Amino acid sequence: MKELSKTYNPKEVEDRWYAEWESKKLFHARINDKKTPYTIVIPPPNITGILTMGHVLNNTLQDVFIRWKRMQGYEACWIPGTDHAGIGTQNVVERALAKEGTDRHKIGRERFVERVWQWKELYGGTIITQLRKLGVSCDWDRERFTMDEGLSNAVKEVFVRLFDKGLIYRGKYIVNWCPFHRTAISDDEVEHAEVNGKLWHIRYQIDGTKDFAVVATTRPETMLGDTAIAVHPHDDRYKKFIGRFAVLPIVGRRIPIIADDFVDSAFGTGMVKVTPAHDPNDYLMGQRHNLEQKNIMDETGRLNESVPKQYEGMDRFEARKKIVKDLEEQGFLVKTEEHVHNVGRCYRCNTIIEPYLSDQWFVKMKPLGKPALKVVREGKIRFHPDRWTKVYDHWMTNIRDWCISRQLWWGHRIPVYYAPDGTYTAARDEKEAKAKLGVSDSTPLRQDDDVLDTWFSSWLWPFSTLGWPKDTSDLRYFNPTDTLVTAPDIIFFWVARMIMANMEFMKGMPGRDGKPRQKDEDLVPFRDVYFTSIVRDSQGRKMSKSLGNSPDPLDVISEYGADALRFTVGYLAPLGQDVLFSSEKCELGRNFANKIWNAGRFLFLNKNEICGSDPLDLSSLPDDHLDLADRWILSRLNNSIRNVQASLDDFQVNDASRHLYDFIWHDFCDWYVELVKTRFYGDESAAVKRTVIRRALWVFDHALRLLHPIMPFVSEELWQHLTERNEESIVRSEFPKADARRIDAETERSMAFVQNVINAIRNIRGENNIPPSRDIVVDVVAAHKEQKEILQSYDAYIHKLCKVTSVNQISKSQKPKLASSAVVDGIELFVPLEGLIDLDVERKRLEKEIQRLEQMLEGIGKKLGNPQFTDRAPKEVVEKEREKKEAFEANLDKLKDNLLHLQDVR
RNA sequence: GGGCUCUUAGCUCAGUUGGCUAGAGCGCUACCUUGACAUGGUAGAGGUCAUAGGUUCGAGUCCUAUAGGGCCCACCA
Repeated sequence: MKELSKTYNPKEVEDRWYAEWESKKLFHARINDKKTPYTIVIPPPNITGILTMGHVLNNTLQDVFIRWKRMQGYEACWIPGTDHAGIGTQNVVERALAKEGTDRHKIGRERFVERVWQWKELYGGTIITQLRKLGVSCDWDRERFTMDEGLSNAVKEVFVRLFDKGLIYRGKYIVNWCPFHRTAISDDEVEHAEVNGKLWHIRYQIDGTKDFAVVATTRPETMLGDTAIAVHPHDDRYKKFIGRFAVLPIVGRRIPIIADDFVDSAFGTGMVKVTPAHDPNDYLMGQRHNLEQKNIMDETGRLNESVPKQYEGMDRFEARKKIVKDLEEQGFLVKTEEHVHNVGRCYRCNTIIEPYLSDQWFVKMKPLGKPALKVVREGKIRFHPDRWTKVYDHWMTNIRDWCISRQLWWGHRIPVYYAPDGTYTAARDEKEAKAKLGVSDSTPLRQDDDVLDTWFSSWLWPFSTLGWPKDTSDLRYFNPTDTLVTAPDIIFFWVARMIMANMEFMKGMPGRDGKPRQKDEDLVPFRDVYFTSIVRDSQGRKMSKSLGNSPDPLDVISEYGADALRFTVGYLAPLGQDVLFSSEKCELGRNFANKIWNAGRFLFLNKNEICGSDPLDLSSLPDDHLDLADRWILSRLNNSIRNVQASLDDFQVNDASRHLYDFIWHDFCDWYVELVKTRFYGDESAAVKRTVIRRALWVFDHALRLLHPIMPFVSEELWQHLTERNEESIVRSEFPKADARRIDAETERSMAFVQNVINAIRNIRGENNIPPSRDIVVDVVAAHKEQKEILQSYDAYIHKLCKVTSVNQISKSQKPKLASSAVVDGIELFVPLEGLIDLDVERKRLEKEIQRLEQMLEGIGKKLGNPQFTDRAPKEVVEKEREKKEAFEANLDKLKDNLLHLQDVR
């Protein structure tokens, strides 16, 4: 039999068990009609990604849920996979090309896409390997990628169906344009932040008069594209200008002055320059007034050939500077104000977004949003914490169309085909397109150049990963999935859209019963959504690469162990609150793992001592020779099982962790293990010792299984050592069920009494600085018979836990003279300390306790003296106060008595 | 501008439907290498629960306002 090391060494354990679990396919889910499925789909990490603390939190939580449900007998299926991350991945490969001195335009689309695939094969799996280090129990046989064949088919299918339904349209609109990526991005991909900018006031001469119009703008360079000036129709100051023309400074172009309700007379000068091609509001105004849309930029954000020569080719911000300078020199700049305003940036590269007029594809969201809003409002999908439903509701009710086209090469190419005459349609392939367009087989078609937004494949994830559009048995069985665990920042990008997609595309697909799905509860993609905390650093800053404040989880695992990291993160992450993390905090988890390890080691050593290496039967609870400690730990165990279960049912992983910690450390290790020693090292018979160790192991076995979802490695390792079940794994063992009959308040009260006595004696030792090497005796004046009996039966506990040589029950008249004393639950304890006692210290101890009790009694007295309280408060509460009063008074009298007694001595 | 959220020991946080003698971990002080563990044990110090009102017999817990953090949404040039 192998020796167990003195401290837990995760490195010796983790990789070994993970390989074992994986090779035995313990995480693989199979359709099983006798079992209820429990399914989670992973939020697919980007293939460019590396493991972050956010992933750690997210995946730990998912693993806790899936392991817990698996142990509860569900067919637990966790579908892993990765996301192709259009912009991100294209960037990475473009950077690699740049190093080689080439770029994507030189090598061409086909070769570029090939390169990205090569890159993906080489590096794309990093995060998946890293996740395994965390111990996650994904069903790796089901791993998917958003661009693999099945999922690409699903994307095409969805596009064509939406197109045919009229829910996808193409048009020239102002979109958010990222000049760095040279693509449109969706509204949700723009991040707004306040910046200290300037507000430039520019004057435009009114044509044919000496009057001036003064407009205020934060983006003076766009004036080159102005095609009007607008005022509010009821603004008396400017009514006279409506219908006239202004002359654009520098350019000299004439533009009309129009009236529009949009203009806020109170802002700036009350006159607005209108640039329909470069501002969303101006665009709408332009539509209303039939204004020219004058595009002054190219796709990189440089001014194009439509502007005066001196600005052509300049970057937009360079141009801004020059224009301001020129305006100033030519006397057109009236004033410059400091101005705080919002600027939108690309969420991937932080480049300032340019509103840009271009041809894009959109999805009409209103019809899809309606049923998706309904199921959340009706509670068919529950959000945890619940407050996110409000956020969701608000976004859903104000939902805007989704710009899905991206001017990239890496991604799902838009399945739209154009005939030579310009007509177009969406189709699954070219052949279908020709049929739909009604052209001959030989007619050459051109496929749209753009690709789809990455989220256009992610929103299909809960069903595309299970084989949709095919009617597969997996799809019937595992969809709807159960719990989605995700960060709240993608509630709109992903969560909301998955709900829409599942509702739309699963309609009519056969369900578990083989019948077409119609009911909302069968059409939802999942039933519960757990929104995780955001992981921040110890100063509360969001973890980010640029700040360098994000510890590498692999380093943390290497230093503290995966279980330690998992436990710490689970313990620190309350549902819906941010979590401040730093790697030192993992000491909490590491120390806990070590504590468990050593508790196991203790049991292991004693088991070998008592019964050799023979296997012990732990299939049932050894129910004989139960003493108080046994009954107590069984009560505590079942209480803990109940609490852990309830916490997990409620998605409160931090509470579950706390219950485990308290039970294992404080109840089991601090008390039970110590109490059990009195029997292991006492003069019990071999048979009794055997029973006692079996029972201790039985309890520990339950604790390990309770712990397994959050700390899979250490629980498995110990479970294997202690339970001699080498053929099985804790992964598929049964999650403990609480046995209510073992929860016993009476036992817990008795034990609390013993604990109070022990604590009081320890306190005497501590306060009087009596070293453990010094033997003491305790004289007890017990208040009633029951207490006497408990003290008699369990005085071995007191001997062991306070290093007391004898506990003597005495009568009141036999109180020792020079003794330190305490009063606990009405009994008096005396520790004779002739020669050791410092009377001042002792007096202060007693006085402090007397004072404390007197304060309590004052409060209670006030309460009980108030007829409002005794009349109105519930009977139990009043009764409880009375009992407290009596107990405090009894203790107080004795304390005062003992204090006097002490003073007599001198 | 609208919405959400937080403020409890030096630090990080628990505190369930109002009944509390306000807890834990870290840190701190003292003692202890006692036959699982110093990644440990025992004892101790440390809090007018952000502030001001209100509801109530009773408020850390509910309501209102204020202050200060954080987040999200929104087209004010």
